[in-house]
Amino acid sequence: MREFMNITKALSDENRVRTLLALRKGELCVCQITELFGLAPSTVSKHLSILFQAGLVESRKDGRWIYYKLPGRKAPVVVREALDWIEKALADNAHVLEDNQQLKRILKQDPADLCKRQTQK
Amino acid sequence: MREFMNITKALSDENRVRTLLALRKGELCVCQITELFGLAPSTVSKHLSILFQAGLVESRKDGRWIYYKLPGRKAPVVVREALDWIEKALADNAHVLEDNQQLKRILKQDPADLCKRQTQK
DNA sequence: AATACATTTCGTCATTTGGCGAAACACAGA
DNA sequence: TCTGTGTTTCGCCAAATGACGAAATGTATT
Repeated sequence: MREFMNITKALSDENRVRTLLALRKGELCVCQITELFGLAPSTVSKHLSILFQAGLVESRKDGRWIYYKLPGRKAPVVVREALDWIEKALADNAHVLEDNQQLKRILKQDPADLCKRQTQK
Repeated sequence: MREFMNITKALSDENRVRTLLALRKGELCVCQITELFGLAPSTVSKHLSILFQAGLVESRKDGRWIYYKLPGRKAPVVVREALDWIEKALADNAHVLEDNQQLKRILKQDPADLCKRQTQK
């Protein structure tokens, strides 16, 4: 029950749901997600930690960079079904499509530049 | 998106999820759910209102009594899939099975008696 | 070693949430 | 129409949540 509630609580914030949808296209580092939402890096980090605790994302460390992605086939059924549910419900949502467009622009940029601009703020 | 977030926020509270699972057996009035959880009637009413706003329950008025039930076939796909997801994730959960047992005992009692005892407290 | 830098942790704050009881509401029966 | 009763609404409080910036962490790079 606690595991399930961890998932539903993780899904109860719009920015976290948008994060999961953004990750459909492939893994992202923290500063890319930060750029997408215009939030503080610490805020995004916290969101990702909550998603991670719920098992809704996996992470991979590459030097100073930490990449987050959706879990693979080995993820629990309840997690996979949650992600399927979100996908089906929101794949064609206007807000999500906007995020996709914005994400394309972000992926064209050098992540290092994104990070620098974020810490300058 | 707002519709979807209404659903996820509704599902982010354990008592509300337990309510949905309890309603699988059929419709219940407010005082029966109140008895199941040991919460104040006003609290349960608020929970049911949130579930209702999200489209996760329907209600039927019968005199002074208001019965809540899971939505029928005409419910939106996103709602039906949410309910299926919960069912599959928690149908055999220990806590939920306990609720089922407790609910059986409650259903044997006269709802009017439950209500009276609750308002006396 | 020392610096740079991506990310996380910590402390703080404003807002939201879940709980209760009292009062209001709505309906049934006397 | 008055009373009893099931439910909801309202006002309040404590706890949880989401946001930020500052400081800490850990890892290149010089």
